[in-house]
Amino acid sequence: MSTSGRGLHGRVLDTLGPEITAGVYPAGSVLLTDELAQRFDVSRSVMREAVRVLESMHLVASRRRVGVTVLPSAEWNVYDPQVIRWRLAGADRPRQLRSLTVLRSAVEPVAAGLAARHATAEQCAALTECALGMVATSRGHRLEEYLVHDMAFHRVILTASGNEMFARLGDVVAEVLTGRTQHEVMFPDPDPAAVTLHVQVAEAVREGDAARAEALTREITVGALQELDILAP
Amino acid sequence: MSTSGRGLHGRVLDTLGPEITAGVYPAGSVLLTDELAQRFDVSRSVMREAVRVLESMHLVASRRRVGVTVLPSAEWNVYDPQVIRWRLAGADRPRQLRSLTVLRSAVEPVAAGLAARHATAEQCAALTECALGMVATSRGHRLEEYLVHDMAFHRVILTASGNEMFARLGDVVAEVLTGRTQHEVMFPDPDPAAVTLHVQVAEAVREGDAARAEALTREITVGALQELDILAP
DNA sequence: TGTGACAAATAAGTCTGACTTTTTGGCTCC
DNA sequence: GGAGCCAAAAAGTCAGACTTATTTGTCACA
Repeated sequence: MSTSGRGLHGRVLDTLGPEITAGVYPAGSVLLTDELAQRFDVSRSVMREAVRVLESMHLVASRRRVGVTVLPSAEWNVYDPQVIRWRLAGADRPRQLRSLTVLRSAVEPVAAGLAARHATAEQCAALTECALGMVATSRGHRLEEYLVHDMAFHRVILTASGNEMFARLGDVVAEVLTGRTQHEVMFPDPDPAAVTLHVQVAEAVREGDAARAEALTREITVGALQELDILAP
Repeated sequence: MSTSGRGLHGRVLDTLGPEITAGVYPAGSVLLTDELAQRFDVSRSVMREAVRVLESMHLVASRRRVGVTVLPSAEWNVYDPQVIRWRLAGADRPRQLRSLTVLRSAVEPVAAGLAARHATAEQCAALTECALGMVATSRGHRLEEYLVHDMAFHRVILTASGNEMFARLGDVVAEVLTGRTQHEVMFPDPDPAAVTLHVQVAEAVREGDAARAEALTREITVGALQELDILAP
């Protein structure tokens, strides 16, 4: 489950990536390839490969005669799963979770509406199964098992939408849900109303009722926003 | 405006990236670093750097004794601006524009609602300016100028939302709008109703009316979906 | 004094060749 | 026919020399 353990350059990224995203080197800081290679005790070839990856994430820019410059966070590829993981592991994890939850609240209802139109029979079955699993594990301090079904549910919705951009957010949603269960303060048992909503969404998708699926999912995400105290006055 | 002209490895990516995203090498195809280096007439070091970048985009996976394997498109980092550009330049540009337009339709209304709450005075002014610019260029076959204001408008909305994930979609939306003006069939003048909606969104944001800003923006994105014949029966 | 061109320093970029490591596929041997 | 061993293959790593572009500083000239 680690990030990119393969290869020496991966090891370098495992520590340099989190450092940069955590703001250890403020925007504009200049790093030197040779110094970094010394610090991590790797050859320049390996160090250069690592820098190339950071560059493709727009975390740094490499310029001749200057060095490797750290870019302002506004330039970062914040949709890169690796960057997301690095940031979630860092200090501004709460802030990151909020951003991602807002994104969820925008995307998931629309995805559910599309899923109601495009979902295959297998996907409908999987959805119902997930919902039932959530019901079954919603009582008795079985949060870990509940989480598995919850993540699977949302992943199926995003996949069944038929939109590849939505589908790729499955990992992000899973990360958010995991973060909520682990880190955030949560009741020993999930909110019964939320469980019911999931069952109803599965119903609506099965019946092809796009408007209802969208509205119900919007209720779910509103709940998620409220948990993080993100709501309109 | 090119992609990554800097460096030899960038040149390699400029042709290898589009080839992979265009499906020239089907998922599972195996490429050999040495052969690629020969083909592009670069050293192995440079070729390795290029492969590392492709790897970080999850376009390929490099394994010892096997080679560089092309991954199925479901694994690609489709939110990477570079990947988006490559795919938009390729054969399935229409499909890509549809995916992105659907994403827009999900994100922009929510972003507009947030902008109504968080927009600064400067951002409100910029928004009004953009809207006025759109009105001024909405007649007389001035699509190029209109497009500039249109792109700026949506970028301000996304930025003013205060959510970094939304803000980073500014480039994507700009790409979609450009694509619509250039490639797709469009009337010589933009739809007057759409122009009015933009002005009203600017108003709503200025007045802090989140619900109205969201609803109006939803109308705009519904229009965008209809242009591409994406609509519910 | 300011401005231009030129020269030197610097750090990334590139190439080459040798070596290491891991994985796989086949082969032998039981 | 299966377990284990061996060799080939390809990526991975390293070290060193060289190239190129960019910046900075200096010096001469207006």
